[in-house]
Amino acid sequence: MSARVLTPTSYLVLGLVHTLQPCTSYDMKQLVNVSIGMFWPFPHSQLYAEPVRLVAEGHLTEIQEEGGRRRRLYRLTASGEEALRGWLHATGTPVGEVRDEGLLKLFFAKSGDRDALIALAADRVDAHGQRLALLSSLREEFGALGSPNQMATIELGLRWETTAVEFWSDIAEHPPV
Amino acid sequence: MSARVLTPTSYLVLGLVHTLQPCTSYDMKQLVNVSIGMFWPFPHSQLYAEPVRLVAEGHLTEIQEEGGRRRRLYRLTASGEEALRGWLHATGTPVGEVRDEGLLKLFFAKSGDRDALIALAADRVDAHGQRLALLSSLREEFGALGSPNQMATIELGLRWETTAVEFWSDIAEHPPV
DNA sequence: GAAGGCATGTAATGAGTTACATGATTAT
DNA sequence: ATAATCATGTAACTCATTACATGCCTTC
Repeated sequence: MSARVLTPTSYLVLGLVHTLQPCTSYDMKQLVNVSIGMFWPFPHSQLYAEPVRLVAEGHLTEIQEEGGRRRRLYRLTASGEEALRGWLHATGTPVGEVRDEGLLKLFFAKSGDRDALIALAADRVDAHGQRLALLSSLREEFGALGSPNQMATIELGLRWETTAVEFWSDIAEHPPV
Repeated sequence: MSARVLTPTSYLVLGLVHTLQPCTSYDMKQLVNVSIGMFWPFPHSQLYAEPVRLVAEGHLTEIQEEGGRRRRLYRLTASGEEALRGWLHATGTPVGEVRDEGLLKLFFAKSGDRDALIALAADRVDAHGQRLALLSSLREEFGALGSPNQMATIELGLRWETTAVEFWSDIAEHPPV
């Protein structure tokens, strides 16, 4: 038997289907791209591959349209709902990972190369500033739609980007070394 | 020919070897675990696998000890130094990814289930609070060692965790919905 | 009815993850 | 000397990533 351990991608898909059902992989992609995918990118190929596994495991049902694009419409099964609910209620969720190349570069920035460090900081302020603007406009544009919790997700992103901009500005102004 | 595109893991190893050389994979692991690995975990198996590739590509040299543990000692080649330098100076570094299951859970928290949301927020405050404490003690313990830039890395982590604690505390106190 | 982009997928590859395994050192 | 833990790796497997491919649908 040896059931697979569900991955974050699994729960993403379960949650998306719960929200959107009945829905296609493309529907999921649309929602992801303007929300959680801003912070945690899930390539669309995963949103096609993962449901196949979840159907095999009995967490989703799939109905393929007869004509036209023959799209696959997914729905949650009772088992899928239970898996989602169990995950949502579980405590002890690990702290998230921050995979930031800028952080890596900072870590290895040569001590003493002040100019390189300042250039790096300027680059980061720029990048995080752009992201901040993007999130703000997202909030304006979709503020009405989207559940309060989904908006809260964007809010955390805004705070994170704000923190990053402040941090890198500090570095630019008072470079260590 | 078709040279592989170096990954973040590649640059991590190049940077670590630059800092520590001559060094073993275990040396790299030690440093990673108390620094960058706090935010961006790199399993030790990668720190053994990646240098093998980098040696094959001419970015590192490997010398294996004769006796004892027959450890492999790595050093940067000129090519490796250049790759590292090029990466450090490149602009347009993408914004980092935040892979946070707590964020996913928030996104899918059922609208209306106030209790579940509060429980989630409490769990997150706890987890991020612990991480915050860990980073603080790290700063105390290794504050003297470590380059200023490496300490700055920890500093960004502290700010990020502080932001997270504030955010989730707000959620707990004023849950949306 | 032609063009372009939207929508829906598949394939190949390499990397990441987890688990396992074992030899060397250190402590008692 | 023995146990315990540190140190060093390997193996199997899955997943993520990138690129490609193509059909549908709209619009003009």
